[in-house]
Amino acid sequence: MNMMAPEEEPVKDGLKPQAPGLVLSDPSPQEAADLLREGLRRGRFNAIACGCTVDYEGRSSSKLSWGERLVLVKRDGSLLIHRPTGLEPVNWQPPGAIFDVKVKGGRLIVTGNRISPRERVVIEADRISMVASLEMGDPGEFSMTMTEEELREAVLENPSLVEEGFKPISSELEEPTGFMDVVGRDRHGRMAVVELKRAVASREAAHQLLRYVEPLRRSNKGLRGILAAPGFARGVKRLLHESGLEYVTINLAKAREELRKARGERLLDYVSKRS
Amino acid sequence: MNMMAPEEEPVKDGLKPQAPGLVLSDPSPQEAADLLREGLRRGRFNAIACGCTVDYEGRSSSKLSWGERLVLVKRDGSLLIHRPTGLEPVNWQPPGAIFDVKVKGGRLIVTGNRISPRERVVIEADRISMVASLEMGDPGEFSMTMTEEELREAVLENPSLVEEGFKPISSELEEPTGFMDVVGRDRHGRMAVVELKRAVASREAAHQLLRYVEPLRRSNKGLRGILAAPGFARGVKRLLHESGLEYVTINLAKAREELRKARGERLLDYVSKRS
DNA sequence: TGCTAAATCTCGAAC
DNA sequence: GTTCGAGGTTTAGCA
Repeated sequence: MNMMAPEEEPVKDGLKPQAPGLVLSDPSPQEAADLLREGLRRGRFNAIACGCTVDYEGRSSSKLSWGERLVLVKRDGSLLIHRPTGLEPVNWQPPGAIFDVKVKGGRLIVTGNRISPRERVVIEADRISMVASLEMGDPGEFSMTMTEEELREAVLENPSLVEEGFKPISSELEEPTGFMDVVGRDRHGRMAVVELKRAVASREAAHQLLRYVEPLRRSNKGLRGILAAPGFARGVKRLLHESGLEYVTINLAKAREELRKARGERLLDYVSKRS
Repeated sequence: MNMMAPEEEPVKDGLKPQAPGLVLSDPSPQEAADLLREGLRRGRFNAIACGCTVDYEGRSSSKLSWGERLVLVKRDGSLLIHRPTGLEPVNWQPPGAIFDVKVKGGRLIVTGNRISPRERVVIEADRISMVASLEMGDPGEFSMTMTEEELREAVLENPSLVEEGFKPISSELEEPTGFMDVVGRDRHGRMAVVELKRAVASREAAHQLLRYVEPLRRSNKGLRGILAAPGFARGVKRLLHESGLEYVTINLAKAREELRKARGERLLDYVSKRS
């Protein structure tokens, strides 16, 4: 078995303060268990490469027979088990799991327990090829653009993205049938419900709009329903037409530009007020 | 920098056949790049613990400022970037990405490119604390029980789970409005469309059922629509009633038992035929 | 805690 | 390739 500590020589005493993390290659199950336990205690990011079986019991139940995987155990109680291919973990546990680590019959056994819903993942590992227990600090900020929420903002900033003369009244309005993205009046004063999609709109999107519009039409015969998206799956335009609904093709690049412009103006406004 | 090879001594010649994988601690960006490139060439499972920034451009676009993360690069072109907490990767690339690995300005730069949709993830890493490039074989079989598909099987095996006297006619029947889980006749010969949910049924599930049933009612006035689920969100039962639909509370444990029994019988049947 | 709807959803299956 | 629906979906937001 090999043992390494980044930035310094191998540390035998796992309890030595401020150890920046450890990596063991080909550890015994006991050594792996000790390092994982210490890592959990210290709030480290732990990774175990091993041959293992995995059992899950909870919302569903699953069995995974023996194979080599990478197991990730995070300090917030997240667990991920990754096979050598595929984006998605084959088994997992969302944050909040409580872990039990033990050695039994020469195997490393890691159990992740969660309540609400009650569920459990049991990993039985032999042939552990690596255990890493790493101190990780991540102060980084994550920002994303052109979510549906930003598309909604863009429409509120420049309603002509939907239609010339469209005037939004409210957004995210709740009705018994659900939340409507944008509600407003067209240039003729007719009410319109707009459902926004940031990607190609499917049949389901059309039905989503219909379920908002239909009940409201009982009291408002002239209510328009508009599905606004950069594109439409085959048959969706026809489906909309049959339901008395409409579609608008949204120019995403233009929406992005509108949003950028509006934010720029607000920033300039803010700066001029302060200067 | 330390260097290790599980099962054998450190291998300097990265091209040596059948190297079972390598782990580097505190490598230079160049060493990390070399090992990652070799790992990709050899179809290994690669993991990099590093301080990095991440940019994404594609279906959306995102920026992640500097922090310490674990980057996973799989042989099928999957990429995952995990922060120290949270179940979901902060950035990723589904299978099929083509990777470019280089060193520039003292940094390790890993780019994952995908076509259809066109998207790109760029990782710029400094302070690399670990790179692991691991041979992994995973012949394991994964099986899961009590998916919606199995619930459907259970209902087909024992239709009384839905209603006494219910006789299924077809399942997964496609209509212009979508796929209906189960269609059959009740004890009085009335047609019924059954929508199954393996978890608490939401408003959306009720509307999903309605969109199958409503068009069919034009030609079949007496058509019943039944939402069958282990539970129902607040207001869903009322919504169903208002739409002329019905609900049935499914006993999941009983469904599981029915399925187990039916499969057992088929197995016995199979065995008796062979003996 | 329950519920709604988005997501760079992913994944598999069918057409 | 497109479309559709399930998922142990997860996650954020809100009552």
